[in-house]
Amino acid sequence: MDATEKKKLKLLDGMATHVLEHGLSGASLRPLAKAVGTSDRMLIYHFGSKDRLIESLLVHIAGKLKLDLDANLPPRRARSRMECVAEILAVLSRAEIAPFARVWFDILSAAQKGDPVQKRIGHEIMASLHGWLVERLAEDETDAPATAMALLALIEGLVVLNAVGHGEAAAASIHLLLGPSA
Amino acid sequence: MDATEKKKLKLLDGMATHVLEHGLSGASLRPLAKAVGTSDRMLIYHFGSKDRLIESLLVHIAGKLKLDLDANLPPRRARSRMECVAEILAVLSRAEIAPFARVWFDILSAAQKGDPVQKRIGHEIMASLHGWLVERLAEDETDAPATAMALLALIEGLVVLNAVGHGEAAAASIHLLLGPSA
DNA sequence: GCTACAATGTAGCGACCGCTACATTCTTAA
DNA sequence: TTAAGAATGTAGCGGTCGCTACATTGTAGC
Repeated sequence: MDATEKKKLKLLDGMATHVLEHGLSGASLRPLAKAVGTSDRMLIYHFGSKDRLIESLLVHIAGKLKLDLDANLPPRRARSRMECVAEILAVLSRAEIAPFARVWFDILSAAQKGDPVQKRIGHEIMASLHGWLVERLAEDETDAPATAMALLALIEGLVVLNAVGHGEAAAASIHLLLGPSA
Repeated sequence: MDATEKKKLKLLDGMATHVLEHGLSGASLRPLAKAVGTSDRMLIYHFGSKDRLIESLLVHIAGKLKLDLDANLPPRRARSRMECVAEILAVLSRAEIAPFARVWFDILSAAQKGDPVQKRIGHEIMASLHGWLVERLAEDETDAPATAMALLALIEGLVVLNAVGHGEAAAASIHLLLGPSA
């Protein structure tokens, strides 16, 4: 990796921190630049345009999320669906994840609006989560990929409901779909 | 309802159409005003500020969604969880609903960012959907409210996954959590 | 008809937006 | 040492933003 790439990575790290704190929508070049000690002029110089900067930034943030989850999710197989979901939920419920959720909804909004770049990034984030679920499901699941996809839907729904204040009630009810936790 | 309220309702109807077409984030006064044949000046005059206008608009849009769902969801009880979810999904999958999904993610983004107004509106929309589910679940459900909440999470997760291109795979897998459709 | 007030048009303020032209400084290879 | 190109600062363009001051028109009660 040459110096240019290293510099870009450093900028992306700083901007990611800023976006995770202040949200993606409404993030404009001048505050972003100030957060990393440079100017809007230089951000355009390095990334070409704001659109390309945002794309790089989202990929970078998705990578950070993946690293975080990898570091905090035990790689062992669960004994049950409920246990599997509970472990993922425990990781996703930490305070450090909330800023990611904020950005996640921005990605979903753009994707639903038709933005192909953000839809692709969102697709990959979900594919990544799906992969984790597949690897952590109990071995006696007959159709692990499909089961993981269904559990993923449940988890994403919990994230949504949590955003509007139904999180606790929803989390307390999922055992009705998943059976006992043991 | 006096003439003032009627005029406001007409404005809200027109603006709702515009927002459902073009999205909530980025909706600014001048295009909004143009869409209903008036001026930004008059929108501020009628609603006081943009924030209050958006609040009225979201409540109005939520009401329209509720009307649409009420009109299209049969009020009979389902024979199974799968059938219940399938019926709701059929309604939510219609093309007319896609614009609402766009606005829905904008609401979630604002709610996650801490906006109390949009969080409240989102909470109420989900509470409304939850109520429908409770009334449509089979009578032999032992804990209908909790079951409905879990199903609601599943449905919202499907909406999310659909936005990023995993919709079909997810919809095809939920029978693994819900059992057969009969 | 007059008056009071609601409704609306016109114009613009100050701030911010993404982006660029131009000049300058810094670095590096010949 | 010098020439070339990369990196950066300064200033500003044309546009949009929410909002407001001010003047004008419409309207309804006395």
